Amino acid sequence: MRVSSKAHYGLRMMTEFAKAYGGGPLSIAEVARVEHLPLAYLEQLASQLRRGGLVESTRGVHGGYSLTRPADQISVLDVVTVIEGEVSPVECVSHGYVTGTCQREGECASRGLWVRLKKSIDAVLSQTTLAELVADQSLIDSMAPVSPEPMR
Amino acid sequence: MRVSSKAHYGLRMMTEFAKAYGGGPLSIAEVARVEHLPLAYLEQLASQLRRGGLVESTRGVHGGYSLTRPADQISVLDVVTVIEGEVSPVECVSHGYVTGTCQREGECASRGLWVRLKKSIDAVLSQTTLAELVADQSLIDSMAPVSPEPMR
DNA sequence: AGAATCCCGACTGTCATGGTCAGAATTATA
DNA sequence: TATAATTCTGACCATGACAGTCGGGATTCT
Repeated sequence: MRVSSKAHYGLRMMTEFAKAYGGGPLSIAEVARVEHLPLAYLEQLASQLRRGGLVESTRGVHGGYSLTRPADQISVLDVVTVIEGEVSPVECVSHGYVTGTCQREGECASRGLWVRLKKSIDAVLSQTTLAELVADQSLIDSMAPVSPEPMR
Repeated sequence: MRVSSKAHYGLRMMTEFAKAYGGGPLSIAEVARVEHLPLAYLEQLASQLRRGGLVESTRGVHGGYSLTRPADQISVLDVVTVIEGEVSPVECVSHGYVTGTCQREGECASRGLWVRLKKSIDAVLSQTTLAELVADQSLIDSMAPVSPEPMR
């Protein structure tokens, strides 16, 4: 029961895009710099996010990525779903599940549990938007003006 | 965000032990038979469950496993935790997390989200006990008397 | 003694994760 | 127009988890 660090990276990248929203596109080189994430890997993730319709790209010199809609209209669930696929604790409660695939379908008592679990996860992840994450972060920043860290 | 089929198997096995609770121990051979799961694999899982303190074993001819406490005192979370380890969406919200491991700790705005997610998952999984799963199942069974299936 | 059972460690194949790399295509700007 | 900055793509790779199998040992009932 864990979210991949892939999705985690994707989310961090998305919050950077969210911060830059309104201005020009933000390059992944910049994201890699401020988030200390491997650039080549971010490239892959950014492509996925674009194909998932969450960001759009601009190529060339002052290119980069920008959100396709305001940060308060993109939930964490959107991001996680694009990167990890549908969040679903077991196959039989996912959207594309074909009835009858599981032979125990009729006699299975735990399916109700998994449905509840999925709903619960979906609820938490869809309630939080990128805008809120960014707001929280600027709150943190303003409260704790830190001295420049040596970092590593 | 998915629960391994390992944990799923473990849960199925535990519901069988729950059904047999009060009588003698139940062998994994029997579990394998009624749940159609690979015996050799169940052996491993059963060992884990025993080491996790959820079941105790009896060796020899009429041996097997039985729950160490009544089924209404064992939650699904107990089972999943023993088999998969602590359920935690990201490392930084797990119990054994050492403060400072993550360099972004101070500036991280999403940690609150992960904490909420973990709590939410824990809540769902700890609210359901083996006793309830068994009750649901017998409900299903009584409602839908099925003809013996050829199965496979 | 023999059968049923748990116990344990070693082994294996497949797949997702978490990357790296090389190079092609596109675009701004000096 | 050349060049630098960027995205785009596909191939590659190492590691570890997952899902199992196997062989044999230890224990206990009958």
